[in-house]
Amino acid sequence: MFKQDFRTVKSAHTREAILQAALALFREKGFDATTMRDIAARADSALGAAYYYFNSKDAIVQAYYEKVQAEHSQRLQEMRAAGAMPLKERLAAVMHSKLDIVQADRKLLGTIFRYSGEPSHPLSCLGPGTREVREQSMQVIADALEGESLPVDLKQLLTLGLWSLQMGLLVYFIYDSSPQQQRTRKLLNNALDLTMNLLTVARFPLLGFFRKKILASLEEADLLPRLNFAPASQAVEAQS
Amino acid sequence: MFKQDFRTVKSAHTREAILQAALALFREKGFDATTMRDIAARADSALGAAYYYFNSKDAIVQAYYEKVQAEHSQRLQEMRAAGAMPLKERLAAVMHSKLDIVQADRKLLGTIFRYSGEPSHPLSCLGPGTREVREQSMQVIADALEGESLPVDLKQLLTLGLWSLQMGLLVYFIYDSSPQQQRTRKLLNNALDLTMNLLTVARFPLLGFFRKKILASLEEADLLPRLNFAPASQAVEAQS
DNA sequence: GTCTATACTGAGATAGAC
DNA sequence: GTCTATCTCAGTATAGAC
Repeated sequence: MFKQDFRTVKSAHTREAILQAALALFREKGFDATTMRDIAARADSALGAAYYYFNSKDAIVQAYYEKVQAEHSQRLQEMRAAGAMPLKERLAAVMHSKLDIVQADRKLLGTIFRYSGEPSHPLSCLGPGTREVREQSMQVIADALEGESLPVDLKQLLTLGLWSLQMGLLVYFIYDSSPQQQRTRKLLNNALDLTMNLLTVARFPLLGFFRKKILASLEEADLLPRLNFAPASQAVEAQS
Repeated sequence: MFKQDFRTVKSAHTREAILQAALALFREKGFDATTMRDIAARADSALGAAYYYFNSKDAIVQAYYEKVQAEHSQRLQEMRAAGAMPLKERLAAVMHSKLDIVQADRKLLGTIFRYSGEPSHPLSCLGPGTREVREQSMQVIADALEGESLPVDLKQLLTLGLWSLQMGLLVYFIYDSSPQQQRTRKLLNNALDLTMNLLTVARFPLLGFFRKKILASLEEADLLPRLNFAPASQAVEAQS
C-alpha cells in the first residue's frame, strides 16, 4: 500500500529501534519538545532513516496507538479466557486496563486529540483514517457485554456510551494531576456505578420510547458503528 | 499586563486588519496552509507587525473565538430583551445561533480542538487558559434556564450537559459534509427533543437518587463550573 | 508606543546520492 | 534501505524609522 513491507529482520529491527527511541523521548520530554533529529540520534540512525519508516512525526504516534489497541485487545482476550466475571467487573476491567496501558504515556496521549477537529487528517481520532482502531476499541467494549441478556439496541447504545465515556476519561486522565491519577479512577468507578443503575432503569419498559428515539437519532446521524455481538470466539475470528 | 493597550484608533485598526486578513486566509486555505507571512502580506503590513499584535498564529485563533463568544453572548442578550420564549425555544436559540456564527468558519473551527489534549497549552479548550471564554459560554446556556422552576442542582447538571452537547455538536459540525450541515441541525433538534423528555423524567422524585449521585461525582471530580443562576439582568451585571 | 526591514535559528519534511 | 544535503516556514531577534 503506502507503507513498506518490513519483511527483513534488519528492517523490522531498525523500525522498532526508532519507535522505541521516539516513545522514550516522548515520555521524557513530551511530543513537541522531541525532534525527529533527537529520535534518529537516540536510535543511532540518520534523520532520513526515521522518515523512511515513519512518514511523519505523527505517524509514530499512530504506530503507538495501534500498539496500545493491540495490547488492550489482547489483555481483554486473556481475561475472558481466564474465566467469567459479572458484567460490572468486566466493564471495570476493560476501562481500567486501558488506563493502565497508557498511564506512563500521558504526555504522549494528548497528541491523540490534536487532530480531532480535522476530518481529513489521517490521525484524526474520529476520522476515517483511524476507523479501524476505533472500531476495534469499541468492539472490545461490545465483547464485554457478551452473554448479557440485553436487547441488541440497548447493547449498541451502551457500547457507544461507554466508548464515549472512555474517550472522555482519557481526556480527564490527561488533565488529572492527582497522584497516580486516582481521581480518574474514582470518577471511572462512579461512572460505572451509575451506568449499572442506569442500565436497570433503561430496561424499564416505560423507557423503551426513549431508547428507540435515541437510537433512531444516532442512526440518522450515522453515529452508530457496526458492531459484532456474536459470541466472543466468533467475534475474535471475524477480526483476523 | 502582557498585551498592548491598543488605545489608539490606528493601532486598533491595524490589529483588526491583520485579524481580518488572517480569518479570510484561514477560510480560503485553512489554518495550516496559511503562513504568518501570507497574513502580513494580505494586511499590507510587515511580518513583525503581525507578531506585534499576535504572539503566534494560534493567538489569532484565540482572538477569533473570543470574538465568537462575544457575538454569541450579545445575540442571546438581544433575544432575551426581545421577549420571553418557552424553554425549548430558548435552548434551540442558544445552540442554533452558535452554529450560525461559526458556520462559515468550519475550516478554522477544528483548531479549537487542536490543543484539547495539552493541559498547559494556553489554547487548550479545556485548560485554564480558556477558562474565561468557557465559563462565559456555559453562562449563556445557564441564562437560558432562567425563570424555569427547576432545582438548582438540576440546572447545574443540565447546563453542563448542554455545554457538552454543544461541544460535541461542534465536532460533529466540523465532520458534517451534508449541504449547509443540515445533519447537525437535525441532530441538534433531536437532541433537544430528547433533552426535554429527559427533563420531565429527571424531575421524577424516584430519580432524585441519581441526580444526587451524579452531582456528587462531578463535584468530586471538580467538573462543576461555578455558574450564576441569578435573574438575567443581574447575571449580565456580574460579568462586567 | 507602533511599525518596517531584514536576518537568523530550529525543526519538519523531501530529494537524490550511494 | 540508509544517509547527506537541502528546502520551507514558524518563530525570534534586532536595529531603527516615526
